[in-house]
Amino acid sequence: MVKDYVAMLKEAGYKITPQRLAVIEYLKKGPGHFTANDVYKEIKKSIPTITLATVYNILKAFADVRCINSFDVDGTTWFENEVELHANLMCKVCGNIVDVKIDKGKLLDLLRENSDADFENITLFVRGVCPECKAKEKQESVSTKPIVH
Amino acid sequence: MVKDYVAMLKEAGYKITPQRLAVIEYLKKGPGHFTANDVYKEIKKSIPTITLATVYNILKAFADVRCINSFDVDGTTWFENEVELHANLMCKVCGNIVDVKIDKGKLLDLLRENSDADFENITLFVRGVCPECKAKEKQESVSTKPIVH
DNA sequence: AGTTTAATTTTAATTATTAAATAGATATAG
DNA sequence: CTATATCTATTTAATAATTAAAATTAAACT
Repeated sequence: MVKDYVAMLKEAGYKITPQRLAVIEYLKKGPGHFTANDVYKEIKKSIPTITLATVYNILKAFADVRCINSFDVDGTTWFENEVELHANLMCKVCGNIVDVKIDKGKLLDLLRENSDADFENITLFVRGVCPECKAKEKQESVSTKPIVH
Repeated sequence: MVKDYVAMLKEAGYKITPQRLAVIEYLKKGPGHFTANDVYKEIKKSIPTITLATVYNILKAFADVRCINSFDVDGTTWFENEVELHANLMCKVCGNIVDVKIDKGKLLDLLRENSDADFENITLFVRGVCPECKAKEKQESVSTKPIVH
């Protein structure tokens, strides 16, 4: 499933400007999670006159169209290509954010067990240790500890 | 279960200052969800010399001790008395944040279905319509619509 | 009690973000 | 076609949230 950013934006009445195209190119590279500043630093290479505020505006527009998703951690807004419900795990070892799939229906059932509110947009954020770092830690403890027979 | 804020802070080596006591008094009133600024505005009444930065410091200390919990929405940090896992629902009608209980074990199971990461701290944030506003909306539509026999 | 040390609070600065102003593009009337 | 008006996008400039450094206060030891 390849997203057609241009079509989605046009559909919603947004114009395709060089700045927006540059952001689209950035998105097409498939970065998992990124901040406005990440995008800004990269795009400045091709459009040196662009400002951070423009990047914010563009990312907000993209999020409104649901091309991308956003969530807040420790005072900064993160954006992501994945717009379907999932958990974002921030690894306290490597600092990266990785996606964790979750069954949307089952999660909604869990919420509905205790409340009859309308649940429209769910953000699930987790701090912990990603599978890669967990594996490495295990590896370390094995090679460091003396083997007792 | 009444939390003993003083004991928890002392336990962790924090001193009980007038400023911290004032925050504890604020917490004891049982506000569900609040920002640093909410606390600041209230505490200034009893301690006019206090600054917002002090409130931030104190709330951070409290969160470290797990007296309170914090989460970020739209660029501002929210704090809450409830530290056990639950969902926070921000109602798009009334703007309030309400707690929604959720089964921790089942939620962890859902996550573990798809990843063997370590899940240490889960933040579940939902946008939608709270039960109260949902009920009112229903009421409105009933009284507005002409009744057809 | 005086001095050192540590912790807390506040002043001042930084970072992230948004509002207002400017520039640009597109549509409409002459 | 050209000029004007309108609407959108971008940038400049300001604001809000937060944190780092400095100053103050309190505690511990001699």
